[in-house]
Amino acid sequence: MPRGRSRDKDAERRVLDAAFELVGSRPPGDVGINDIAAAANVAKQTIYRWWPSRTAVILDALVVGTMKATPFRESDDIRGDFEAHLRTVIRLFNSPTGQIVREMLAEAQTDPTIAEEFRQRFWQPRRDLSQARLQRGIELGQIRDDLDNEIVLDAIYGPLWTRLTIGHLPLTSAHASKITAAIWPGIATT
Amino acid sequence: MPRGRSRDKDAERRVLDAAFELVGSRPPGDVGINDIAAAANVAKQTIYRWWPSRTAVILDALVVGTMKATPFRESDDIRGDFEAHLRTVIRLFNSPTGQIVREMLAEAQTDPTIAEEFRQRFWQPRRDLSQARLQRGIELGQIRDDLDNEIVLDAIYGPLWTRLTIGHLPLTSAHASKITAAIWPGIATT
DNA sequence: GAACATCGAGACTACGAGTCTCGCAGAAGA
DNA sequence: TCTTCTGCGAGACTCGTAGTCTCGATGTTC
Repeated sequence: MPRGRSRDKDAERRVLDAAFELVGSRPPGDVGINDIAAAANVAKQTIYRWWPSRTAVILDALVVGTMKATPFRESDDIRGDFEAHLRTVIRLFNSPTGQIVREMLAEAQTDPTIAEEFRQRFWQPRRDLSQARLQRGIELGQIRDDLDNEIVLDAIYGPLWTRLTIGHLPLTSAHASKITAAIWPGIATT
Repeated sequence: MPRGRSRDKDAERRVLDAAFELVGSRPPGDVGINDIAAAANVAKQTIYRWWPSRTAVILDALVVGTMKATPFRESDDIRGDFEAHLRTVIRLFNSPTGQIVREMLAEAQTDPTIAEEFRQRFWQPRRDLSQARLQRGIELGQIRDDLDNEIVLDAIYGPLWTRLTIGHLPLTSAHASKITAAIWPGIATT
């Protein structure tokens, strides 16, 4: 048993909730650590006792807040599974969460540590799911086995990430089927 | 004719050169406006007389410094043209310029004004070239005309932008052919 | 040569991330 | 119960950087 007063788990939750809610709803780059502390009814020092930086708090809020947000349907129709998954990702990107992802991505460009943590905790788990589904498609004989899987995944999800970060064109749920329509003939077995 | 002393064009050039060189070579997010001013032998005020913000300077340096960096080959082999273009973009992303693009992208996530200017001055001109080449491919009967062109371009270049911003995997010139190999069967006429 | 805009130099302001200090609140051990 | 230890809220504080202001000097037009 540790000695003194124990960590206030409720305060931790309030911090993550506040971070998620504020960053997701306010204009980009407009949420300071003071805002989070105030909204969570917590002292700034309490935040810095448990998180190394402002960015770490937001990343934590992102990961915890979207744990089960993009589940993968698992049927024998791999193309349908991917199309459904694309739709959930598109919904995620258009929700407040998309705003938080953008903010994290911005930080990641100038902070290698955050970049690595973002990849490990947010990107990779989802990537692994997609990878597994793709592999299943190969086993089922629905997808070519002579392609670079990583490139295939980049091609499928790249349009989503690009539109999120560049913002050159809107991202609607109609894109899910458009993307598979453009990609699938190239990666499906003939 | 304007009245007083005229603008020092050489100082302007020195500022853009210094910005390009510093941001491209130093660790991300490590270049302040003071560094640029010092390296260019220019007073800070001189910079702010002509540019509205630090970010605007860097964007200017990026646009001016890469004006002709990604030319498009124009042959009757559209797939070959795209593959060649992908290689030039990959080389650009792996050069110091890639570092500058990342820095601008980071700023764009939290500053809509910069985002818009980045799109208009850096993204769109290149996009237009790609779009035109794609259109030419359709006219030549080499590319399907029933797809959403914007999605096709996102699928082709998305992998590059995604690897640049996420950094989950390295980006080598070998990817150019891998990408076209994965995409082309889906978008080429049969 | 008068009027005017730019220049370099450097002091100054504004603001936000992260630190430090303090007095109080709970939890464990004697 | 009393001591000790650690977490807590509150708020002052440091520090770095973007952007502003001032000034004396320089070059350009009328």
